[in-house]
Amino acid sequence: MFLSTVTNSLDAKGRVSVPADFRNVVVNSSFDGIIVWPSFDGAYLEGGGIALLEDYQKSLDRIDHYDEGRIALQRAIFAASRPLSFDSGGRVSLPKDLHEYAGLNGKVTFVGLGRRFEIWSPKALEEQNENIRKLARENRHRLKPVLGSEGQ
Amino acid sequence: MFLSTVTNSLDAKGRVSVPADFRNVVVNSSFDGIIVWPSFDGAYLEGGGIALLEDYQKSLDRIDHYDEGRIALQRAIFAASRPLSFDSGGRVSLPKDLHEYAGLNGKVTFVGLGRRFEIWSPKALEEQNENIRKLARENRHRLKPVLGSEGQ
DNA sequence: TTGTATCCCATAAAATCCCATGTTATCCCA
DNA sequence: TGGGATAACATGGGATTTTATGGGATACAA
Repeated sequence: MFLSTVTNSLDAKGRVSVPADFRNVVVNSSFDGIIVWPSFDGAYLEGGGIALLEDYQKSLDRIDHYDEGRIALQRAIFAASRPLSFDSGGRVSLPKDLHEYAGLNGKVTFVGLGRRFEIWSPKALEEQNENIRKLARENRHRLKPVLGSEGQ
Repeated sequence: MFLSTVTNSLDAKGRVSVPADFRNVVVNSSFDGIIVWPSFDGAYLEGGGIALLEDYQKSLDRIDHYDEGRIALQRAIFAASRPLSFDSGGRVSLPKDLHEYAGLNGKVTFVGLGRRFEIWSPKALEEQNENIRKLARENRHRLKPVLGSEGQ
């Protein structure tokens, strides 16, 4: 399971150490590395082990072969994803277009989300987190009925 | 698994380098090359390793021998497909009629889609992709069973 | 022959390997 | 529990290999 949030540095060659805990999640799988693709939800990357993509494959196999939506998903996920293998020190090289997509620059934050993870520019993540807290604050009244029924 | 999207050039002799990652997918199979056929869905080519065609064969074996659909599929895929073997540098020569079918011209884009891949003229692909992200977003709920099991 | 396909070698750029090093985390024993 | 020993980790940089690609030479067929 991918857990915790870690920031590592991106060197001049475009290499970044994948957090050791993350590497241990994908160890023993058929591919010694991670798969990364641009999120279709914002300026950050998503990633996981090869097993995650195989799950997606299985899920897509249930949809009709020439279904328009299936094709779009295949293109958006498989075509956009890059297999990045570890070097002997546990680093991967992030292709330049992915840097740019996520606005990475010197530092890279890995965010563990269980079965997959995200890769953010630390700055962008901070802004994102501010919004999440704000949204959570604005919406906290919606928890009231439940909190109330608990008594105390 | 065929992943990512790569553009290589098509030289005067009609040769194009198959991306190294794609070559690694089909390595160790009985045929040292790829199989390519014109898509019956548009002006692009489809391809895969010999294993893919064997899978199709198995799938067709489940349909009645003289079923009209079976015969059509056999004709469209098996009869139209070309085995293209790698040269010592990992290139294949694309037959001229396939160039023409896909409108290829100087540059060739390989699109990994998991079990198989597609070959596009970069220009045509770009036009195609304009809608893809939007469609993918609209259809992503169809991956939900898998996405859901990932935990957020 | 003439055009076509295949094989072979050359090369520049890019990706990868490998070793070194400082730092941090973990272990272990008093 | 403290603190030194040991191992794991992140990171830098040079050396080496892989890739993509061009072009000549050779084999083959029409």
